[in-house]
Amino acid sequence: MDQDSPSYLLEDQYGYQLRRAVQRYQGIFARLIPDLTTMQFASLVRLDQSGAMSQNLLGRVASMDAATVKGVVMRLQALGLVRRLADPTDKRRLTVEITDEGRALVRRMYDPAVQAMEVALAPLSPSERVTLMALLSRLTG
Amino acid sequence: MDQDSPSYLLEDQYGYQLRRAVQRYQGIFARLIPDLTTMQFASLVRLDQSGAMSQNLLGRVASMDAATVKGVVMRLQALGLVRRLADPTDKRRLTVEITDEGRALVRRMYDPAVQAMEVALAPLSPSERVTLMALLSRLTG
DNA sequence: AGGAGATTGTTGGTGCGCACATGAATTTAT
DNA sequence: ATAAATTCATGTGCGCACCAACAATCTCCT
Repeated sequence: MDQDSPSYLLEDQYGYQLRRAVQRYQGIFARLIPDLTTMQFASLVRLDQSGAMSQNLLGRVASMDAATVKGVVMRLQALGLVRRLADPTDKRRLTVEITDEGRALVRRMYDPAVQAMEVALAPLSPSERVTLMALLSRLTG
Repeated sequence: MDQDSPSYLLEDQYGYQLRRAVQRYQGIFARLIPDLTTMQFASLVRLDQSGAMSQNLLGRVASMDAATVKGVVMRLQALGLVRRLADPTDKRRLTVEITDEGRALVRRMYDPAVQAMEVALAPLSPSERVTLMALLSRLTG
């Protein structure tokens, strides 16, 4: 059944290594910031820094599908961290706004979030980290 | 509400870029290999190259949680690509074995899987790709 | 031998993530 | 101004991902 040296090696696959890196990062983030998921945090960051916006736009700026963003926003609303308001100028739109509680929470979490990144990137030297981030940015351009 | 230049930039965050890279890769993979998910493919690769193994071990070598691997294996079984057999020496264990059909399918998909990686890494030069893979490997140890 | 502790697999619950379909509202193009 | 195309939000269905709890089984240690 086995092959002596398979020409296709899972370990050499970009997708496989990417997935493992994400798993590791998410674990670190969850340990440092148990109250929010990475997506909830990213959404709050956008709403804190760019102000209220439509649910759809929030999805785009936080890299979430329209169906996904709905779930994230609903859970954030249940936590009292965002509000959902009707848009008077466009009846299709649903404006999402961060609450004071949400703003206070996300701002307390900026430092831990940076720390999560540092822990995740700890195996790399500073210059390697810069290289990695630059390469990833090129890929997600 | 807005800040002129927030000190915390989502785009500079490792986790955010990683997630975007995974999203992009999964999309490319799904387009090139519509019949299998990345996890189903990874599981079949392991079973093809290392032979039958317990469900639990399969999860470990393919980087899946025990609860996750069950779902993946059940769906592969429903597709007729793997079999689940009782282990005579250990009544807890459930041996997972690839079927002939599964083997034939995964071997047809090695090339498309390599192509998915190449498409995903197309924005980088060959040496940059090597660098990225080396850095990711260091992170996932 | 026998009991503590570990391993294997399962279940239930929560949270992304995407494809597809739908309906309402808005924009555009004729 | 009306029809066509687009946008926004929602719903459903499927698939991963992880946690916590659990029962059955196995190992190891005294």
